[in-house]
Amino acid sequence: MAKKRDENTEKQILEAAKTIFQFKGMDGARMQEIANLAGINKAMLHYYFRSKQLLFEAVFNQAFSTLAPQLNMVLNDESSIEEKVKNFTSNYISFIIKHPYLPNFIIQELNRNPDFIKKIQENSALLNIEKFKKQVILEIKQGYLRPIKGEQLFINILALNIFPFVAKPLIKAFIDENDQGFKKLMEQRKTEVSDFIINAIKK
Amino acid sequence: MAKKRDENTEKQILEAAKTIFQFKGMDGARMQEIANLAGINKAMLHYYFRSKQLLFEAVFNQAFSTLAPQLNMVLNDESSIEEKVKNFTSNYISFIIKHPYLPNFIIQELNRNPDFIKKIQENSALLNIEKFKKQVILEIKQGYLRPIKGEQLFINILALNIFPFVAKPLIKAFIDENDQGFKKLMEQRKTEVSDFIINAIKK
DNA sequence: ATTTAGTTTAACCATTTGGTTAACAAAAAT
DNA sequence: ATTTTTGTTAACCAAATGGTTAAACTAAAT
Repeated sequence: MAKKRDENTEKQILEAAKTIFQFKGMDGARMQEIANLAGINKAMLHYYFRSKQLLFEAVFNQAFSTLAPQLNMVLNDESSIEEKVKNFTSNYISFIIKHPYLPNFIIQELNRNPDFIKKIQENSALLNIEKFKKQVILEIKQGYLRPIKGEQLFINILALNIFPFVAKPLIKAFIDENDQGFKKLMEQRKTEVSDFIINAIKK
Repeated sequence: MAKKRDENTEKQILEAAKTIFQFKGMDGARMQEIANLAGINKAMLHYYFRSKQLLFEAVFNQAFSTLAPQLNMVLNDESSIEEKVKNFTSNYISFIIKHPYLPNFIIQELNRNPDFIKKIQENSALLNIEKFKKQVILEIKQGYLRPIKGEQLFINILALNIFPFVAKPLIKAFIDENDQGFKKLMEQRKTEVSDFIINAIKK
């Protein structure tokens, strides 16, 4: 054999590709730029990942499998709706502050190529809100919650948590804050958002 | 003079460019594709708009000036917060159903190039929420509303209204609806979202 | 020591892409 | 009628880009 297949190189490529793809998207990213950032020859990218498309998919799948479990937390968990809202909001915002690029990248690329979602749904059989919907119906019947459709509540939870990070430049323009001010606002949202949701739905 | 500067051609170019840019973004769009869709020669694009960048900016500015007044409605209007929420939600969702591409396009391109916002802020001096913030403070003092920061309320209103359209493919994957089902959900949100917000903030 | 097989690089290639040019067509000004 | 200006096109161009190739390199197996 030869120089044991250097896993380090592959990781460096993935890391560089992640950075470039997340900032520039599939169309805006350049293979040369990724190679430069990884500190290697451009041919290596093809040696390890065959094509730009395959390299991109590797990055995208990795990004999605980082995000998906966060979202599924709300759906398949035994706690009450109120607890779910509180935990999810706090956890998710902390998570995004660590990975501020993620939601935007995923949403952007899903819009560019909606077929991606099919491949994903085949791999991970877990994007399903049936359980959550049943739980909402039950808690309404029990008199804990105001009437609301599970889908709508789920959309609202995602919206309130994810949107500010996706629309960051737009919001910064309105709010007229620098990065520090924006970050503070987001920190505040860890409790702010869950209170908002609880007030909206609790009887 | 010559064949009267055919305003029709310019409009056809802008129309085609709008379509292509909105679906593929600045990086994914091809001048040839725009020319084909407009039914003209590629050189014409440069004759009318000089460069891809300038053509893109024309499209982007037009898109932004379509969206901005919708957003400013919440900020500079004499009605109460509750009325604003109701009007804005209903109007805005109707608006987006007519222009489903808009918010995503704008958010995507603002993320790609945050400097755009500067040019915009110079042109239209209206992205300012000071008035809205004061109104929120007043209505809280008057006992109409639960305590909440104006910025956070504004973000929440935007999030609940805009996010579903931006994250459409993601949401469709979770909700497991076809386009019809998605549209129905959005129609429902015209009243659903404002009730949700009112419940959350009203004392 | 030599073979073997995976790793890495520089140079190269075909295609795509934004943009230009020069010639032509048509309408307005003279 | 003819000149002039504007609109339009086909052909062209240089640069960028994703991808390939063939040779060099490295380390383990023989």
